[in-house]
Amino acid sequence: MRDSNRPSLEDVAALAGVSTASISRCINSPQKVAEPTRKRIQNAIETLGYVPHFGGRALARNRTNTIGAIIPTMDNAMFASGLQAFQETLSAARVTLLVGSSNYDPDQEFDAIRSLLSQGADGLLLIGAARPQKTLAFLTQHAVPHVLAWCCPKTGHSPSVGFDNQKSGHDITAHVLAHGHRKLAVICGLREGNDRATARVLGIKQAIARQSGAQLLGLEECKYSFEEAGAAFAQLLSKPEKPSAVICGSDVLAVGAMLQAHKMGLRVPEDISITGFDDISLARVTTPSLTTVRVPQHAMGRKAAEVLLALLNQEPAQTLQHELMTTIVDRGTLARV
Amino acid sequence: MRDSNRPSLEDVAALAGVSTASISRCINSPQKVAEPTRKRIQNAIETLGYVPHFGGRALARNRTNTIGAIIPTMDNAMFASGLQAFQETLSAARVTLLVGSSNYDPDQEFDAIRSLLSQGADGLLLIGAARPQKTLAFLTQHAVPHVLAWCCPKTGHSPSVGFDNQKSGHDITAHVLAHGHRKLAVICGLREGNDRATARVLGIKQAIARQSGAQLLGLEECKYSFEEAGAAFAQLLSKPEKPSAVICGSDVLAVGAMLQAHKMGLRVPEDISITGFDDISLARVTTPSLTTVRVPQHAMGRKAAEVLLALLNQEPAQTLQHELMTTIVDRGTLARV
DNA sequence: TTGGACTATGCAAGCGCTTACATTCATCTG
DNA sequence: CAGATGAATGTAAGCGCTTGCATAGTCCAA
Repeated sequence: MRDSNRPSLEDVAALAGVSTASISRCINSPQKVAEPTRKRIQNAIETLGYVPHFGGRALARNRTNTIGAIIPTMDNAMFASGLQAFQETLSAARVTLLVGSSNYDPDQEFDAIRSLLSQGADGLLLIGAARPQKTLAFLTQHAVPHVLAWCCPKTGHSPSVGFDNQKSGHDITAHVLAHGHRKLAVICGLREGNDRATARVLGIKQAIARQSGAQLLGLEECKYSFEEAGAAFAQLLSKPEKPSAVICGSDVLAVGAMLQAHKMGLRVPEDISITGFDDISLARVTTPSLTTVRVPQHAMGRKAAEVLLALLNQEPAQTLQHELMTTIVDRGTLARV
Repeated sequence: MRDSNRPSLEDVAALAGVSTASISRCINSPQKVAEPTRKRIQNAIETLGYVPHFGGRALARNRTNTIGAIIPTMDNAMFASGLQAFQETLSAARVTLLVGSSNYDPDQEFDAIRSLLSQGADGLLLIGAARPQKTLAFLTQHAVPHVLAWCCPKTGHSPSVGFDNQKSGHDITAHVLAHGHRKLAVICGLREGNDRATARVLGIKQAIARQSGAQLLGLEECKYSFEEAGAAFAQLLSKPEKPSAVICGSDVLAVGAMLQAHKMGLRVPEDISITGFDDISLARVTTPSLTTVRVPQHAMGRKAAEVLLALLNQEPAQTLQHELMTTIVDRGTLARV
């Protein structure tokens, strides 16, 4: 927004009959300015409609009060409400949110990181822990304050706010096994570069390995869309030996599978059980509604913002890794066999 | 406080053995720099991991290459995919997205506008056309480049990219009427300050008025949540005279209504028909899936970004109002009577 | 009265970048 | 071959703001 007649500090100073320094002080630390002067300055600001120039301020202060978030996508609801909570918390602290998306692509993420930083982001919210060496080196080299969300890395020293994907994957699988299922199949997102998906599958496999008699009949990777998940489901059921339960790495996948099951004339859960992950609003809406893993998105978004703000204010951090708990939400897509 | 190890233009210049001006040129208009020099500079940039300082650039250029979007909420998926498309398009043009949310509250929207502008946003994306005089005056006074989305105002001279909410409301209602329904009820979002919701209801009422024998038995306003919509639905059906179809101003509302219908033992659409609006992913997932109005969110987001970018580049605009078409998606929640 | 302590304000040096203008040098033209 | 031309690069003046330090004014204790 460029007005060639946009008033500057100097204009205000002239009007109020003081120096620019006083104006600046009046804006940033009013108690340093005597009452009558302050009044005069405020008047001048008012009449000129003065608004500090962002660039000037950012340059002088070397800080923008802006935080960037890079999420895989806003297209599905997987991150939306976490992001909303994140934004609300920042906003309350007078910090603005910059958004970038990566499309689950490490290169795009790297670009987004550079881009947001070059846009002056003071800090960053990143999803997950796994990223190429190049990206990690960049973050280290530039000493970028950041927090990781949706994960809970045991290693590395980035602050994080999230949950244990592997444990949650294990839990839901154990839950399925406890319902008597022994022939399982899995649909998960593309695991390359996606540590959450990878960890969830790891947990699933682990739980299966621990249960004698249980077997993993098949595993399909696909993008987070109903269509691809449906195709993956069909693929899993095309084999001679059919699973009795399909564990999905995300609600979107699970719903895609359910839709496909319906098309194929299979009843859920009578003919086949399906479980999800995330507990986004979709999960409550299907018939039957989806048995899934509840991820505390809202709390995670808020906490991530708090941690990041504390980091920027150099507040001593007691904890580096904030682990939130997931819970299993038992609804209607898991049968007892 | 200075970030002492952040490389500046000067550092790069020293390493590459050229002046800062050349570096700047190399970054901003590479064709002005000879091939070998360019190579050398790029090397230097690479090895130092140089990233231009946002404040310095913004100050010198008086432009931030940042655009703000203020949307009611990201919590439900209503705006998510439009926002995603908006962001992608901006990103391709090397412009970054700032996000604010209004919670459907004009005062919060006003704050967000001020906040994003003071954060240096070059332009703004706003949802809907209705806003308080105060806000409009502010936009005018500061000559803020902006585009309105999700609406298609016949009056006013803000550029817009959207669709005719009233017409779409009319269309879906006419569609319901054409299925033989005569006793209708409506669930819509809180209309105060929400011109989209208001216009949709207007269209609905208009269509009903045009059909002899048709009557509107009730109208409930509520927030966009399953719970409130469910309560609204229950309320509508508690009256002695029951509607045969409930037209909802949003898929979220429609799904809330369906959930409630299910609880009440009503079959959709045999006992009662329900229609939605927006066609977010929820709509394909319910059983039966939702008959609704498809809003071209993705196209709208992309187009809005294009229009805004053109505006900022002072490109002459041929059209001010970009109207996109909605279509009715016939699925399973509308019965013939 | 006087010096010290304190407060309110001004002065001016940057912060890192862009860009108009100046300079250099190779290449061409008549 | 002198002079004109133009491409490549350098020089340096800001852009608007913050802030360390200097200065002026006020008050009080000795």
